Amino acid sequence: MTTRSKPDVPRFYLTTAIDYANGDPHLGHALEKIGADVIARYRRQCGDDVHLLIGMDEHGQKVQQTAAKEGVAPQAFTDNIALRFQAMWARLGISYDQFIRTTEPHHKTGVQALIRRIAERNPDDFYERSYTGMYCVGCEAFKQDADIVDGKCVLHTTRTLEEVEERNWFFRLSKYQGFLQNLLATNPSFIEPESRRNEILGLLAQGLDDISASRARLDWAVPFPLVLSNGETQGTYVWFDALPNYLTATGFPDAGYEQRWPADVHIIGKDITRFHVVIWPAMLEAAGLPLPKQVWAHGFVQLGGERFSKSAGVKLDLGEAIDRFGADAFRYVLLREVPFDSDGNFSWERFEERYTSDLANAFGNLASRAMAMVEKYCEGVVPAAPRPDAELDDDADVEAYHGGLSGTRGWLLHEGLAAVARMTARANEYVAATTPWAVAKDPGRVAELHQILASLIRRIAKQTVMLAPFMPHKVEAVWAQLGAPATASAWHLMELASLNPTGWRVQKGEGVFPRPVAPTLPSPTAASSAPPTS
RNA sequence: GGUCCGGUAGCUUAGUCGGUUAAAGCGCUCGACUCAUAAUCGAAGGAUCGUGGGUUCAAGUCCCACCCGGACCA
Repeated sequence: MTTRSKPDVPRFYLTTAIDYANGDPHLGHALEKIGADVIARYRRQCGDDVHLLIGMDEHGQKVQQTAAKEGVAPQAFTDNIALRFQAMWARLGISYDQFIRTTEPHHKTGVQALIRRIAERNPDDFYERSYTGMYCVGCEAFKQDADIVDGKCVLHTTRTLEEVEERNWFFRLSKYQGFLQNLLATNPSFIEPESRRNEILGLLAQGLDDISASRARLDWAVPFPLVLSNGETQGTYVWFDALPNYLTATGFPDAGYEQRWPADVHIIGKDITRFHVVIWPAMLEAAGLPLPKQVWAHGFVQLGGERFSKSAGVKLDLGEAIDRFGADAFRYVLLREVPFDSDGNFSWERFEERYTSDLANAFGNLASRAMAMVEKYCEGVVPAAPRPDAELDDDADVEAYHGGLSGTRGWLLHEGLAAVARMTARANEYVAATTPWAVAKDPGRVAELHQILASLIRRIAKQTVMLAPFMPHKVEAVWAQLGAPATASAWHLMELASLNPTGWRVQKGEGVFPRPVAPTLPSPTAASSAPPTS
């Protein structure tokens, strides 16, 4: 629909996992979306034509059952969930370009087109097979004996297992084992980080089983386009419905989808690596379609050291987290604390510590003190002055920043933030080393003073631009106070070296990152620090 | 049950092909400074590197077993 043609601009199509429409967005969802958004904003700020896809997985028995329990039609149910997710992404400042829902008519026809295309090109790839087993509705899967205790699935002890015999369409996944092994051998960066690749290599070495592609009794689903020999039409099984969203979002099978497909990177959680690195490439190969260039599996967030789970256990209210210091600060702390290539931890205590030390004390205060001195000693106008050699020390960190965000060595967003933090610390050290307030007392050292202050403002401006993908709103407040032209996010990230603050009229206003006020933690810290009673 | 990943100072982590006193940030303690958001700068303290064996002149770094956490598969 919006097939913008910018032939000379690199396109960058990144996707996130579609979220299952069975509950509200939580911390785990947020980490992935925020990370993907940072990458998208970074690429835009590097001049790319970015397309960020986010969406919902809305089919399946669980959705149908939950909707029934609440007495609403499944579509109405998922409509509501989708709105709640979209509202949350808006609050978090997720700059998605497209929001796909698997219940959209175009997605459904796209899935069917893909399946037909596979069947046409490789008639042997879909075949009928009957199967008998214990079916767990919670898992939406047949369970083996080892997972059954007292006749119930160990993961869903409140649900009753159903003995089911059914005839399904199967996909000949086993046929693609060699293809996939070759893919990972010749293109190791197809799945990163490396630990996840090793996992898949081990899995491939064990051999692949064919997988079910359709299911009986699956009413809330895309109708599987092939009819069984007994005349039955079944519902498309979850992964054959969900995975193609990345493709149908580009318009497939309609003309023009090739302008966006293949995706540059699928951002997913480590739990669904297998589906994206085994099943999805096999499906695409079977259909004779190009594969995505990369799959990136991020880790999980633990909450206060405990496992975070949507279905059982620990929860953190996203709205509360956002309200604490604002969406931007939450984005910053989350990505600074949680390595984007492995698991990380999050707690209210760390949140506050990180916010205070990095944003309020280091960066916020740096901006504050620098602007105060420009106002005090230079009537608020940044003086012209040559760049001191000391600033060259930042170059290595700028490089490290790009290394973390460009994807060339993986998507190490936390390393990008660490690099900026080092630059901030270096600027504060520079202030201490040059003591501009002392220099200002000596009329003979005006040139020196000007150089120090201009250098400080330039460093802050540089850091502000670099932080723009992470904190898109806060950063503009700083930018405005600096008196810099246009917006921070408009500044090309490859042209940081050309930042020249000469003549900017700074206006130190309210601190953009105020220190937290006294009784801070929403969790009962007071209670836990009190002496134990009884 | 199987495969894989992780277990390093109070907290979060870095430690390349095994090799001099195991590194950093935060927190804590002390000192300095006053431009600044009771911020900043400097210094000090703090780790028998999950446990137990083994290989080696030498192991956080390799091998085996076990314990704990996690993901996936059965």
